[in-house]
Amino acid sequence: MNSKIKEKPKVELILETAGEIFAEQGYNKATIRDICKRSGVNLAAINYYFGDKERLYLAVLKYYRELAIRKYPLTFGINETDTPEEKLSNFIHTFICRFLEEGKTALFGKLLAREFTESTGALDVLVEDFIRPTFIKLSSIVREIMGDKSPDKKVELCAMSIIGQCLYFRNARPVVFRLRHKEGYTDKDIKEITKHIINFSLKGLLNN
Amino acid sequence: MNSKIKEKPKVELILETAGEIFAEQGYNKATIRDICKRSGVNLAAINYYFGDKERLYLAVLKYYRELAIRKYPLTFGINETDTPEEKLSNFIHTFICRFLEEGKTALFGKLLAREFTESTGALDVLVEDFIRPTFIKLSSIVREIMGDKSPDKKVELCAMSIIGQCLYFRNARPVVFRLRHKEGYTDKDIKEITKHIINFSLKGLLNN
DNA sequence: AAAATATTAATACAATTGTTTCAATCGATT
DNA sequence: AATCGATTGAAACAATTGTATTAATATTTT
Repeated sequence: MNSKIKEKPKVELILETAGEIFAEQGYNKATIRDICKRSGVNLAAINYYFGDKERLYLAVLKYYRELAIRKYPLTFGINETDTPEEKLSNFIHTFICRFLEEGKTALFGKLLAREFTESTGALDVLVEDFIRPTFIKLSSIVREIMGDKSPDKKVELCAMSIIGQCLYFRNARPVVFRLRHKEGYTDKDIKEITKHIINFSLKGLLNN
Repeated sequence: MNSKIKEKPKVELILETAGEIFAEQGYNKATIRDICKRSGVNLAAINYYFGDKERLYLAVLKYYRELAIRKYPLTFGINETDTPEEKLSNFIHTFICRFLEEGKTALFGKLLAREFTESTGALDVLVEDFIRPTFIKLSSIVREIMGDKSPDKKVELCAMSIIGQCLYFRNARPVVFRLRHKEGYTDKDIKEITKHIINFSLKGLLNN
């Protein structure tokens, strides 16, 4: 009761728990009562610290976005000296880790993935702050590989093909797991998926 | 008031409207009151005809599944005399139409797509009745293209790459529209997307 | 036409949930 | 230690929503 060990600040505790629950359940299904119960705080704490559910949610996005960027910077582990193909590999690898891995760092990926299908009011900001920069980054890599003469539209479609593959394994998890009769992704699964998408996409980008 | 014209049976009316609303809002957000209001029936009609919300939802899935299959049979417009590449083209084309088009026939695609991310109890049946057969069909085409010696796992991953691309354009609509600064898909968009995915995937399937 | 059945309408009920209130308690400052 | 602001706790409120009830009305059958 008097230990000098600094406990985790309550705000942070709430943010972490709320993130888990929002990621599991989605914004609508997640209830404030659940969040409070799991973090062991009183119902009024939400109002006190965040005002309302929506602002809590926005704070959660901000919090986990910070975490995610810290672990996987927006550079996507890419060096300008890499070949275009290496850049694409690194991009895909980082993207998949960010979205598919279990654990706290992928939580932002989960939240983001939810916004893809059940968008809240937060989507506009997320697109401009996070998704568009990522997409532009990928597009520039794709353009390097395809050559300067490729029309913008083609580059855009190819970038979406790549993103689409990556997101499938996250968004369609319940289906994938049933199709495979196997719950969850192991590290080996993730490695295989990554390698496959890199391969498939590099071939897909070939000009003919 | 006494015309001999047979009005649309109330059950069907409810099913259609409910389908629209479930597709727009998802199972949880859709309210029985909304469905009743839009179809102009009394609140009690749901209980009377379907029992409860869940059974209404199941009936909706069944109803639109029937419609979808009638328009796009599970053969995916594929003739056994087609070349493997033609088969894949037809598959992708049909798949995209089924999921991306606007209008009543694509509504089952919308409902299905929702199950991918916010699964209800209906997913198990949907996977076995609809998704797995589709997936097996696609896998067999992929195998034809890749050759008999390709390991199952590789075929599976390639099939998922193809599905992933197609579903991206449906599931990530809110994001795609923002990235493009353009709401909705025109017929031309859909044609371009289809052509692109076919192209990209055929190259992706090449052995090297 | 009368009786039986099916359908509709209005309302009520109970559970859930976001939000608010206000007194009690804690912690720092004086 | 007293004071004052920050925080917490318990309860209440209001809105929403799925469901059930029951009487009124329409439809079919006899």
